[in-house]
Amino acid sequence: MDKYATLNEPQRQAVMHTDGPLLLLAGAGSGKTRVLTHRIAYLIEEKHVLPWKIMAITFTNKAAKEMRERVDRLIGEGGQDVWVSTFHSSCVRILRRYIDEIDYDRNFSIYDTDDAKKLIREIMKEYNIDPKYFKESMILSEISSAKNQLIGPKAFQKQAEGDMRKEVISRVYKEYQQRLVKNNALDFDDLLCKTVELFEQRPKVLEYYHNLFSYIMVDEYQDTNGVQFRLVKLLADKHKNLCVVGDDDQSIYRFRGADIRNILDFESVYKDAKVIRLEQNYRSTKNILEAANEVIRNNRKRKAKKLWTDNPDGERIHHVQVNSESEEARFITDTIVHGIEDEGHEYYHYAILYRTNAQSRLLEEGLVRSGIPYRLVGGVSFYQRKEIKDIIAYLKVLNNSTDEIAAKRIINVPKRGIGNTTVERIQEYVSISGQSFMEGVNDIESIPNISRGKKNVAEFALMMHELKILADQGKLKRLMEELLERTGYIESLKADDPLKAEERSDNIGELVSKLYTYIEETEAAGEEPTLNAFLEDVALVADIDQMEDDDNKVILMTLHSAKGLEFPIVFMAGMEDGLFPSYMSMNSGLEEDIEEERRLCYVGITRAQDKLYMTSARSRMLYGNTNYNPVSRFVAEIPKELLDSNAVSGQSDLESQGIYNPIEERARRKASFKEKPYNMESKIPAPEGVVLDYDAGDLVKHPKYGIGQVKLIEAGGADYQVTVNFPSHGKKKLIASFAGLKKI
DNA sequence: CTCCCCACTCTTTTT
DNA sequence: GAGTGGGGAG
Repeated sequence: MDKYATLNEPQRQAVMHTDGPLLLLAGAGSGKTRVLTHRIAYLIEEKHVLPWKIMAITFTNKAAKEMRERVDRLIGEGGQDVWVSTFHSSCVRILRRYIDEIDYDRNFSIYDTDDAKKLIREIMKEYNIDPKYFKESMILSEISSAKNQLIGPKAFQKQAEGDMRKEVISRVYKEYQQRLVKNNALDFDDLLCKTVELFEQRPKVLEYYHNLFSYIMVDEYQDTNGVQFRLVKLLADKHKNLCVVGDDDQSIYRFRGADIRNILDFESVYKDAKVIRLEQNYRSTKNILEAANEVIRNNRKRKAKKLWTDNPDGERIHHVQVNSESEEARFITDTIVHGIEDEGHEYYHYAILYRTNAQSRLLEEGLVRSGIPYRLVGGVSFYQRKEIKDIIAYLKVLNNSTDEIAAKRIINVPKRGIGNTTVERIQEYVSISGQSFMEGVNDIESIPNISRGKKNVAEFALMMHELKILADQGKLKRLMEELLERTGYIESLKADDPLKAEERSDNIGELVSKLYTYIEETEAAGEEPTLNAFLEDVALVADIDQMEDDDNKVILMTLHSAKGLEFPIVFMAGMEDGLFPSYMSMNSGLEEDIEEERRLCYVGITRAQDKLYMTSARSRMLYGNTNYNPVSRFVAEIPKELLDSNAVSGQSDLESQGIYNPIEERARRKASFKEKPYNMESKIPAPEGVVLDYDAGDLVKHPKYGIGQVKLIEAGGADYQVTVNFPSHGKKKLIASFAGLKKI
């Protein structure tokens, strides 16, 4: 029982309360992973539950891996038999076994967002849907959110009746779903939806899992969406030994369907649920924690709670306002260099967090210039790179020949003289004959109206056929070698883009070594490596999964990716209204949107253990034009006495060092923001980069609010403020450069 | 069929 | 600012 002695009282209660539903409200840094792992250990060692009867679900592979390692360390042998995995990989594991029960093939492909978009684009083209009015990303996100609420194409259609826009989406949704079936593919949402469908339609399958899992735990419960809720409910229905852990203040994924009600209403869904709160924070200093509390206090929709800590006060929170994003980068790198050289810190003590991935570039440049080693999490992830997706597409086709999206991606990559017309001919032919695209490729002789491409297609078909033999024999190493050899992919990179060729072939090298590692690990575990399983591993990685813990580097990532992590010293960069909170959330007029941003800020602050720096830039180049944003409202929500800020006096460090001259700067800026009437003919240049092609009285179109009439245009410092009356949404004051208004 | 250039979008966060 | 798609020319 010794290992439980170090737990505090509520933690201990949570560990010991093993039977029946349990809601664990665990504030930031309150040791929830500790509770979960001890709980698993307790179940196995004290309650003699067999390890494989315990299921623990996390959101990322990284969290799953970490949990498994900690369980292993706690109990030694046996830990590896606990089912610890993410929602998505759990579902894939289930579907790989049983999806044939609901008319899919078990070799299904998994479509990422790019693949799904391509499919949507094709459908839109066929249905003559004008991409000006319907963006594929918009349609896709509507479909995704429908799926997250378990609304199928039929139900969607019913809801759409009378709403023109939704009716169009409904048609696409229906076709999209049919195409997925035809391609034997599932998108990310389907992985969850189809599992629910499987359980609901095949009670025997569900029963199997009921018998398998008697204890279920779900981490980050505040981020679950409708399907995930349903899935958990189905799985836990028999034994009701369900423990969910979460923090409503850290719910930051509403935009992708997370439903905060899942956690807020847990007690009404599970009537006899026990609720335990973990409110002691072990991570941060008093000042940091207090700042976080004060910020999050401004949210209305939340469960009341207040974190406290026994840790020392620590330093105040440093807030620095600088003039530009490059000064911001310099301030951050200088601070890091100083900390390393003079205070004995290590690089891995530092994390730089930001709102959008676009901010990372300048920060990276700064770090490179100062010779600071860093690791970037996110951005264009490894598996989204063109060259990787190409090779993967080959493997996908070899694994699942009905995958049309993958087949079309590679039929002419590297270029082998098969153009659009040929592809279209094949497409027409197979859509009449009902074959899959690759069947058409194999049957090229019988397709009419193909002249030049015919020979090339036949050669391609032959090559794929021969590669498929290797794939089917499970000779994966040979397959990869032959694939690269015969397609000549690496050489083609040089011809395409000599500058990037080396980096790209390095990436392919990395993919190859990932395959080899996979083969070795699988064989070491006494199992047979399959293409199918490798593709699955590859499809379900998240950016954060790629983070290695053990190297001594500064970490850069978005605030979203940082959830669940902690660092001694944290920088939150870009603390400006318009960036964080984002202008989207500020302009929507919905308090919920700001509240979500505030939770994100709360997550950011609570990542810090000892020191927290916030930086704001007076001017920032964003999406091609310069913006002058005020300091983020979230900074203002931190009480003065907790804050050590230079923003009040208006003098930045760089100013006092004489690097920056406020008088010159002011003059320069004044010159560029001369007041200007809303008349295009004016000789005075417009504020930097802002050109308005509309005037008061004109009709304009806004991406969100639709059509409205311009009432007033005012020069507001750096930019124009435009007042528009939207019949559907009322009067809105918009910043011209952000609003994306189009004259009609 | 391929290549090249232009124009256009998208920039919030991601399994 | 960057990357992508579309359109036109060779």
